[in-house]
Parts: sequence; C-alpha cells; structure tokens
Amino acid sequence: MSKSVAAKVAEVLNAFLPGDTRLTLTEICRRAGLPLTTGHRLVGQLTSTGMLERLPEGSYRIGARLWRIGVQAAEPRELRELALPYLAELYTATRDNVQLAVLRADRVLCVERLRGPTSVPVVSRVGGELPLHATGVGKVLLAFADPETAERVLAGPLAAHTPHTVTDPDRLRAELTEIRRTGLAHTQEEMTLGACSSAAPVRGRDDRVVAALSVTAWRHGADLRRLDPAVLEASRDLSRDLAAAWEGLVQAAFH
Amino acid sequence: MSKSVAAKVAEVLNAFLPGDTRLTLTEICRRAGLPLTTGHRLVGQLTSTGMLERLPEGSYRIGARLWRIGVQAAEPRELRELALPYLAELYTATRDNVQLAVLRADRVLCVERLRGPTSVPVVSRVGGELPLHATGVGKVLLAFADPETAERVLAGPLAAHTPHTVTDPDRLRAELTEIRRTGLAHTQEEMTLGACSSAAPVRGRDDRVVAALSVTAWRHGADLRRLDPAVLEASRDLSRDLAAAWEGLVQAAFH
DNA sequence: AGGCGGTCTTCCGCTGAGCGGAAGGCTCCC
DNA sequence: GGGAGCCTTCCGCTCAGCGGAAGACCGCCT
Repeated sequence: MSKSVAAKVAEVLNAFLPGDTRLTLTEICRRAGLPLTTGHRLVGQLTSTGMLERLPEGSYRIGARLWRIGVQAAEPRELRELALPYLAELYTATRDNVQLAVLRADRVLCVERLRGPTSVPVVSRVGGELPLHATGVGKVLLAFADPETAERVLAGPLAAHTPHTVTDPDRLRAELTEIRRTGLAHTQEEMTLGACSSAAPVRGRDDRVVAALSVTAWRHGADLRRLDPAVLEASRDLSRDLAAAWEGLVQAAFH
Repeated sequence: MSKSVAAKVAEVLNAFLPGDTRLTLTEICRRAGLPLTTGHRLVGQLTSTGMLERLPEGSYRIGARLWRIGVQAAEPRELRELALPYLAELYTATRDNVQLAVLRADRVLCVERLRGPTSVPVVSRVGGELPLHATGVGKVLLAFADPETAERVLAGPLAAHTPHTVTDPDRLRAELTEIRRTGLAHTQEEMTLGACSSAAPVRGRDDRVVAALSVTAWRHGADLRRLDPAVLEASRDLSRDLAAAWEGLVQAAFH
C-alpha cells in the first residue's frame, strides 16, 4: 500500500529534529524516505503555506506558521503554562538552568527550559529528548514511573554519556529507591561533564507524578544541595497549583 | 486549479485558532473549506501521524507531535529563549501578567506569556493575535514601526474593545510620539475592562525594535507607574542581551 | 414514540494530481 | 577540468484522492 500524501507531509516535518536549525532539500528527502522530485514538490507546497521557510542560501527550516499551530497543542501547553511562574521563581532564585520535563516513550521530553546569560550550557532543548538514567529529571520520572516502565528502561541499554554516568541497573535501582524516599534526585556530571543537577517530582491529580523539574549548575559552584530547598519549594508549589487546577476542571465539568 | 493535498493539510491545521481547545470534524471542514469526506480522510491521516489527536467524545485537537515540530521554529524561538529569563525576573518582581510580543501583519503576535495564580486574567494567548492600538505592547510596536506601517494601521478600522479604547487616530499619534520620547506605553482598560498595562520596547541589532514586553495588572491595584522601573529594566537588560547575541552570531559567521 | 438537527462513517466510479527517473544546471573544491 | 553535492524541470503513466449520497448514531424537543 502506498503512503498517503498527508503521511509524506508528516515525514517531511518529522525530518526536522531538535537542534536542526535548517536542512537541505536532499537531507529532508533522505530522512523522509522520499525521492528528490517528490520531496521537492511537497517541500515547495509546505513553504507556500508557511509550514516551512526557505533560507536565502537554499536550505529549509520549520516555519513560524507551524510554531503558531504547535503552541496550541493542549499537551504539554497546559502543564507548561501552569509551571512557568514556578520555573520563573526557581530561575530567579538560582540564576541557573531550570528545566521541566515529562516521561514520553521511555525517554525524557523537555517541555520548558530557562537559562540566562550566566547559566551552565546544557544539551536539553525544548521538544527534545534525553535519556532517563543520566539526567536529574529522568531519574525522578523513572523513580515514580510504574514498575514495568522502570524495569523495561533498566533492562535496556544504559548508555554512558560521560565516565560518570551510572549504567549499573542495581545501583540505579538503589538510587531510585532513595529518590522515592527523599523526593529529590541528583546527578554529578552524568550527562554533561561539569554539570550537576537537583531535581524533584511534579504531582498532579491523585498525587501522580506528571512531570519533573530541575536546576542544573556547574560542578565547581557552591554545594549542589544548596539548590535543594528552592527545587523542593517549586515542586511543592507547582504540585499544589496543578491539583487546584484539576479540581477546578472537575468542578467546571460538574457545574 | 485544484488545491494540492499538502495545501489542504495546511488548511486543516490552520482551522485551529488560538483558544480552540478542540474542534469537531464538521467544524474543521467548514473552516478549511473541505467536503466532509475529504476532511474525514485527511483528519484521519493526520491523527494517525500524531499531528492531530482525537478526543474520546469524538472531536479533535492539535497533537503533541505538532508541538514538538512547532517549537523548533527558529522564529520566534530564538527571541523567546533569550527573553525568558528577563520575563521571569519581571514576573517575580511584579507577580502579574507578563507578556512578550512582536509585530506581525499589522497585528500583535503574542510570543510568550507568564501569569501566576494571582495574576490578572488577560485575553492574550501564546500564538494568538491582538490589536496594536488597544494593547500596551501594541502601542510600543506601533510607535517604533516604520511610518508606512503606522499610518496604514491608523488609517484602518480601530475597533473599540471597551468604552476606554482610544480610536481617534490623532490622539493615538500623539500617544505614539510620547512613547517614542519616554520609551514607555500605558493602557488603561482599553483592551479589557479592569486591566491596565505598562510596556516597553525590546531592541535588537542597530537599535531596531524587534519586540515589546509588558506587565498587565488590575486597575485598582497600586498606581500602574510603579511597574515602570521593572518594565524598563527588563527592556534594557533584554535589549543588551539581544545585541550581544547578534554580535556573537556575526562573530560566528565571520570566524 | 417520533421527528429534527447535528454529527460521523462508508461506499465506489471516476479522473487528474501525484508520481519519480532522467536529464541538466549550478556551486564549490581539489 | 573533473567530481561531488545540491536543486530544478520534464512528462508519460496510473492509482490515490475525490466527494455526493446514503446511512448510522446521538441528543433534544414535543
């Protein structure tokens, strides 16, 4: 069965990965699995409609129109809109890299990120993915995930991103147990050399963990645990607000 | 000439306007100008690819996959990423509705918005549009727009959103002159009854105004001008950071 | 119970939009 | 000059896309 045009359009758009500021037509076709002619025609049509934009030197990037459509997605917009003020306070308190993430397909999906001119550069990008075992938010999400998810991840390949990445499943299980006990996760140069983080869960309805937030700082800064109180406070305040928001939605549904 | 499938896909996605949490299939087809059968097929294909999501009660919404694609759009992502820490500080300082906007097709395009549980509810939505003449950010963008744009907007219909909306072009011209002089714009219940705002320009390369930021608060709160220092500071700091970022990009391009 | 209005789903004969290999042009580099 | 990589255009072929019609479902009202 041949692929529909709409499916090909999706392949073209999916060719753009987080971090790709622009792609050549040839690279788009390679990633989308389309012949050049077909890709050329579809990319042209998507450019005409504003979904893609062509740069002066000939390559393409995601268009502003797609941004306007994409930001309307309820998920994860509702979460990030509620979270933004707490992330703002956390950023103001720490002046470091603040992040909000959710669990998606056994990976960390970065929903929002705040960093200032003096923040540690990190690899996360909004809309991008990171591994669960090597990031603060990832460890939190893993700790509070259902046991099947956790075991599936721990049984899978655990890549060493730096010499400090914890790749031993038993050691990770012990860490996850501790995270569930304390409500806090830490990493020490496990994803990026020099970068350490403190992370905590964000709870929604029925105390379920729906996200995690974190601060990432340079290792040689002050003791990382000094970030814990601010992280815990943001976690608590956002969780409370989410619960209230859910309650409001339930109230609205029944009245 | 008939419309290509890719163009129809764009029409379907464009049917979703800011504020539409979900649409029925029939409404999507109505807005996209498509027969039910054609729409049904395309919407089904877009749902299969994750661009749209179908809700249990049968209506549709923008899918998370489109969010992930849309957030990669360089414009306005680069601006908002640089702006976020300054918006964060402005929010923390004021605890009110903070907004970043750009000029797009003679309208205000809301690029980012921060509001907390106690913030004044406003009509702006990320990705949504608002009029130039009735909002703080709009007046700033108009004041520093090229003269043709300003005259075109002032010559066009100036809707009265509340009884306080300034719709007299000459009065608006005088306001714009004052805004250019002081670097600040104010509104008093012109867009929403009860809501007042203070706004300032965000400058990029060559001192060009590329955006505007604002705080919106309840009228019966403290005197609005108390917000001015924080708004001006955020405006100044962000503009400086943007200039430095441009400089860095220029340096990178030549080395 | 029945009618109405709105929604969504499926059918299926028809046809032109979509297909993509080939050829060619352009730019950059060695 | 030649190679590599990119992008553009052509054009004969064909089946994916088309959409009106019919029908199903649901909720509301009388």
